[in-house]
Amino acid sequence: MAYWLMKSEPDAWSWDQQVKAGGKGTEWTGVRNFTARKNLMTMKKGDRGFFYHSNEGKEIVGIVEIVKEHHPDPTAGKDEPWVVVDVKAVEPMPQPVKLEVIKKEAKLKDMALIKYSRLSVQPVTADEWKAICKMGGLK
DNA sequence: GCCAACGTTGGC
DNA sequence: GCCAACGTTGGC
Repeated sequence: MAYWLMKSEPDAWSWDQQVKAGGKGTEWTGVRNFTARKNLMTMKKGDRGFFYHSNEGKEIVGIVEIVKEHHPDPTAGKDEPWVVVDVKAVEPMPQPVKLEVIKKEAKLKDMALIKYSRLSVQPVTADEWKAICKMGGLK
């Protein structure tokens, strides 16, 4: 299984909304960047991702699961190449993991979150995943 | 609210 | 195909 990190401004789409949307999941719309698109297209059903609040909060607040693989983004123009995946909330972080805390953690300094801070959909390694789950209070 | 980083666009 | 101009993201 692969791991990911997906960013959303809570003003636009927050973790609470994702939770309320329930187990069927929702389309992750609005990605307009080719690197992020490539990551969306690589995602498989059952992969997991961190849900990160950018701008407001700047912290990882929960875990989502990919419930449907990539298909065309309904919010994009007809001839545009943009895609979405469907994700559902799995569980919240008992303790949200702040960007500033991640930055301080030596073994996380190569995370895409830090190195490519503007990339909205990014891969996470298994080691990074484990470390952050632990920091967030998950086993 | 500012601005650095960086992706995209368009002229040549 | 290069690169300057421009727009956007996101941390501070």
